[in-house]
Parts: sequence; structure tokens; C-alpha cells
Amino acid sequence: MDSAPLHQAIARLAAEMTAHGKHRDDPAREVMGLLGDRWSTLILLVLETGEWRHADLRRTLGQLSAEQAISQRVLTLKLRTLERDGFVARTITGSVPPKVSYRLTPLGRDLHGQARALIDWINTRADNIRLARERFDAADS
Amino acid sequence: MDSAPLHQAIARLAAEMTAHGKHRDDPAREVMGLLGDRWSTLILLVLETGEWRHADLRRTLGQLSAEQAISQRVLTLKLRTLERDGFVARTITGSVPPKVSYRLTPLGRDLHGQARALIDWINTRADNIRLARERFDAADS
DNA sequence: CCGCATCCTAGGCGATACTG
DNA sequence: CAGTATCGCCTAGGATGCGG
Repeated sequence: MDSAPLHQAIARLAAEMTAHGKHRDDPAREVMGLLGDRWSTLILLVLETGEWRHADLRRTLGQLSAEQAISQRVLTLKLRTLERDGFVARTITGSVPPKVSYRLTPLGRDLHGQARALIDWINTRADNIRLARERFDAADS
Repeated sequence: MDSAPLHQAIARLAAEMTAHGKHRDDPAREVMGLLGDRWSTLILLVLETGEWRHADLRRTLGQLSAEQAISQRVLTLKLRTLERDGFVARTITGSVPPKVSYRLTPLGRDLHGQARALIDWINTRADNIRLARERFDAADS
């Protein structure tokens, strides 16, 4: 039984956790979940280039995605979430037809920069990861 | 119509995307999805402290989580995914009862470091984000 | 102790059709 | 053009029970 170092580790971690976060409405978990979803990082990437209207943004995301296009409904949902957290700003001008523009806030640009760092790290390790997967899949037969 | 700068932006982005990634089995999207899930970052955090057995790890994760404990099934699944990508190493000793230990690989430790940077950035902005949410929720009434 | 199989539920996301 | 409503699928993840 190596229970002593084990409990020590638990105590250390528990202290670290309760220091920040752990309680409900934990932005860290929620934002990480957002960045891990199907579209948000791609949306940030496009909005980084300037101001976009809903339809144009939707078309462009479809072209950038290897899979299929984002549905209108989901784009609205994602933009709402991003806007709610303060990463995206929404501007309305005119109402028939409506003209709505989206752009990054300074906070959103900063978030995108941070996320890119992680994504780039993964991309440079991509072959490494692919190799590990092949080995793993071949191993158990 | 500002279609010129628009298409320019598209072209630039498309080039950037096809440079790396975009094609299927894109590790970046998959690993980001992993880090955005319910448990993986927490698992990395605990494994950072050393070598852990399945049951102990499970108990500790339960204590660190504000919500409920991770199920045995899901812990196995998450560890398998992490192992498959080369972030976690699994060692078996004895078979009745089995003794299985998990620890981070160098790649896994590195990944965790990168992820922590992003998580820490979010945590330092947490109040900022919470405030944005309150404003947004109050706005439309 | 660990892992697997089974079953079940909640939520993410796509498709379509409709309003202002 | 932007947004909403409704539907239906599929996956993540929890609960339980068995076997090695």
C-alpha cells in the first residue's frame, strides 16, 4: 500500500482545484467544451479575418470544412454562445431584409490566439499521434 | 458588395487550411474534442502526479469533480483513447486480480502542459466571461 | 480489480419548412 | 437574409451485471 503518497497527491490536487474553478458554472470546462465542438474554432478562424454576415460566414465555413456544411440553425446557436461569452459581437442594421454582422471582440481575438497555440502544437505532433494510433490498432489484433 | 475582400479572405483561409489538416482523421479536431470532453483534462491533471491504478484514479476523479463520479466504463474508454493517441501508457502486472497502472508518456505530459496554458488563460478571464453572460442574459429579457 | 456487454437518457447536430 | 420550430439521428456518458 502506497497510500501515503497517494493521499498526498489527492490533497495537492484538491487544493489546486478549489483554488480556482471546480464549482458550477466553471467557464474553463465550458469554454474548453466549446472549443472542442464541431465548429467553434473554425468560426473563430474565419471571424479573425474581419466582419462577416450570417450567410457569407455559413458558405465559407462549408468550404473550409472537409465534411459537410454547417446548418443554419447550428451556426446561429454557436454564434449565440460565442456572443454570450463575450467572444463575438453582433451588429444589426436594417430589418427588411435584415443585415446582421459578426466580428470578434478583443477577448475573442485573444481566445483564438490561445486556442491556435494549442491547435498548432497538436498539428506539429499529428504524425506522431497517427503513428501511435496505428501501433495501438495493430497491437491487439 | 464587398465581394473582393471577401473572396480574398476565403482564399487565404482555404490555403491555410489545406496546408495542414482539413482532411479526414484530422488529429487537431479530434484531440481538441478530447480535451473538450467531460473528463480527459482532469485525467491528465491527475496522471501528471505519477502512476495510478484504475480504481484509485476513479475515486480521485470523483473527489475532484464538482458533479458526480466518472463511471467505470467511461474511465476505461477515456484511458483507451488517451492511450491510443500516445498520451498515456498502460502497464499490466498480475491477472487475478489484475493490477493495471496508468501514467503519462512524455507526449502526454507535453500535451497537458499546452492544455493547461489555455485553461489557465480561461480561468484568469473567468470573471470577465461570467460578466458577459450576465449582461447577455439580462439584455433580451 | 479490471474490463466488457447491455440498456438507457440527454444533448449535439443536420434537414426541412416557415415567419418578418 | 436572419431566425425559429419541429423532427429525427447519432454519440457521449451513466447504471448495472457478469467474467476472468
